[in-house]
Amino acid sequence: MGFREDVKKIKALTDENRLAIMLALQHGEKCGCDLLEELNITQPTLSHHMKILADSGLVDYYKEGKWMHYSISADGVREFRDMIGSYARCDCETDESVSCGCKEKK
Amino acid sequence: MGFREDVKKIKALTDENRLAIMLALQHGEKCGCDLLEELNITQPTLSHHMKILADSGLVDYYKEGKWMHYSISADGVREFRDMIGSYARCDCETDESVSCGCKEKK
DNA sequence: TTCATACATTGACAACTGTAAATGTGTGCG
DNA sequence: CGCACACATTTACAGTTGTCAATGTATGAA
Repeated sequence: MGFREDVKKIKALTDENRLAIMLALQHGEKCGCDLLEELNITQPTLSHHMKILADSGLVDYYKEGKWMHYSISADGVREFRDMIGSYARCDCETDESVSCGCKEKK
Repeated sequence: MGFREDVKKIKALTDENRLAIMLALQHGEKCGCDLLEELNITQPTLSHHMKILADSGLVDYYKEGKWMHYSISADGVREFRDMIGSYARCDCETDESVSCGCKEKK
């Protein structure tokens, strides 16, 4: 099963700084130095977090001169939410819920 | 900001066994001993994971005799996905995307 | 070329996480 | 009662993660 890759993607959002970065990017792209000013972390730490977010597919980036420009990936976000939805879901309404057979065991 | 609590909830899904548990519960409730048979982990480890899933709100449970019955929480799932959506989203389509002011810096 | 800026990489360390063995708690049966 | 079962808790440990200091790389300006 491909749980390992999904776990890796979900881990992209399990850090307070990375959540703050996602919010900071929601209204358009920003460069690293801008993010650095908002985030009370050092530059190597930001670089570390941006790599994780980029690897997850949630964040796009391109280099222009000295600057890295980061932005939310609309496709990445869509795939991410679909993936989350495949685990965080239940058939309580659609199917008739099946209860386990503990009581019937002897 | 309440990032810490959100991080804690998202962490509920950052483990391969917990993802497998979520899938195993998608068609109805199961007791611990049923999950234990599907999951190649020891009983203390399962207990550990179920506590994390229950704390996150994604999984409901009740005790009946010796058995614990676990099931997906429809409300928990809805809140979880809304929370994820507040971070994994972008205004690329709705707003006009704003680019950062790096180039204008001297 | 020399220097400053923006960012990446490396190394080290404390904190956290998943795991299982050992043990504890509660339930029901004979 | 005594025993077996289902599950929780404690403890210990290896592996992972977030962090920063130090250092490296690439770009552009003087």
